[in-house]
Amino acid sequence: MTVTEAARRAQILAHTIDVVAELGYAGASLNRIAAHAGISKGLISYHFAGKADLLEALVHDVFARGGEYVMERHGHVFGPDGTAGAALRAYLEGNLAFIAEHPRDVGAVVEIARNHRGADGALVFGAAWEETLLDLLAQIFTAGQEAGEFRAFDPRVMAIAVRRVIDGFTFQVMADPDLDTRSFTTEVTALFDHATRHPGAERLETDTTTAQETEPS
Amino acid sequence: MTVTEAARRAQILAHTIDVVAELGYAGASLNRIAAHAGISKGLISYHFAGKADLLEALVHDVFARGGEYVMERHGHVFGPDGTAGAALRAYLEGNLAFIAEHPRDVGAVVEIARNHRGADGALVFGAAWEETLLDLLAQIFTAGQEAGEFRAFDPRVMAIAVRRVIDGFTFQVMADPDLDTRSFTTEVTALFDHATRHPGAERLETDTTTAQETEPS
DNA sequence: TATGGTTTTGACCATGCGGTCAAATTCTTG
DNA sequence: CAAGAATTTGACCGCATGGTCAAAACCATA
Repeated sequence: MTVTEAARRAQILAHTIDVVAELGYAGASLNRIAAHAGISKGLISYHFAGKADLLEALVHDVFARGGEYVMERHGHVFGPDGTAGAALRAYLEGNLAFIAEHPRDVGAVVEIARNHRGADGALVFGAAWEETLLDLLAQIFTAGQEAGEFRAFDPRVMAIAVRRVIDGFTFQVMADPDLDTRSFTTEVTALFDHATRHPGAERLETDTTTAQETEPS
Repeated sequence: MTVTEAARRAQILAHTIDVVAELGYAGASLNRIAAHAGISKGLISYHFAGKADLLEALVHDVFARGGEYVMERHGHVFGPDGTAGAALRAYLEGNLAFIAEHPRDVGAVVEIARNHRGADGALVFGAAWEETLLDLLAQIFTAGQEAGEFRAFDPRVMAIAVRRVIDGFTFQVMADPDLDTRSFTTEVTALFDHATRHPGAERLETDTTTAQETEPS
């Protein structure tokens, strides 16, 4: 991989992100990407094996950066020492912060993940991909329940809810760049804090709770 | 509108739902829809002004049926007499039940809403459409807060979370037709019950809306 | 059965798509 | 500078798309 090739690939990926974020998956043709980057269409084929290769490289690139971002910021909380509540909060804050900083990148990834299909017609980033994300969350929830920290609920359903709210945040911040991401993050962490903990249990920060209630089975 | 025309339009809409649900927005070409319905492509153009007209008619049709379904089942809870908690529960149960009964219809609608763009490149069912849905939920939340029934939270963020979880359920039930929809619904209503109420407040114990429901097995 | 409106077909069109490739250009290096 | 490798272009291909239209088929009714 020469330095020229690496730079060109990065440039093409960046412009692909822009075009997908602006025009959606269906609007992101090789012609439009090339025009947006100021290069010829054939050059894309020279650096990528095809459109599928380009889109999948883009998804893996952004996903790797996102995972690295979250782990660098909050990785220490995910060990066996931290509480499940702290891990959940770190997961939410890390994900939402990365989206707030790179809304177009994540927006393009979500757009591709939802639409890109292989030759067999199945979504390339489908059930298996999703399962990887859900499993990590479900582990946090299961740990929190076994530690008596969380109330009884289906970890998988809660994981789905968390993922859908995170995905939804992507479109919120893309549709309204002036969105107060800090406030949104606070609201979402509070939402899932209440949703996961025992009713009446101590809240994480500023909550003044009074009554103690026995947990309904 | 002759009886022939009405029947043909309904038939075309039904087959369009099938094709969109199976092959996604990008895979739903007029040729494929016509082949799936066993008719010629020109016939679609005879009954609909164009592809955009067809897709928008489909969205409006399913949306109307869904709204009617929810209102017939749970409309009585949305008056000024019912509690906000009951209204929220009814909203969730009604939406999830309709999706569970018509997953392909709703799946097609979500697919179209997320991808269909007008000549200007903007999503046809974009911000304004979404706002209509969010406002209804936000009203429930605001009412619940003013009545002292709900804790303090941003009604809009909570509305977004509810909508995203409902949308997510569509894909869950499409991906896995054997999904236990009743269990999923119970989990989701409990999730948002805990998320909205004051910590330590009494939970809803009995189902207020599904007493006369008949469960076919 | 003859008439006239309704419905349906299938061929056809312009357009844009992803992909290919020989030729031209630029870069590296001896 | 010269030669070969790496990079880039732009024309071209086959194909699928959404859309149009004259002709054919169908159907109700006088």
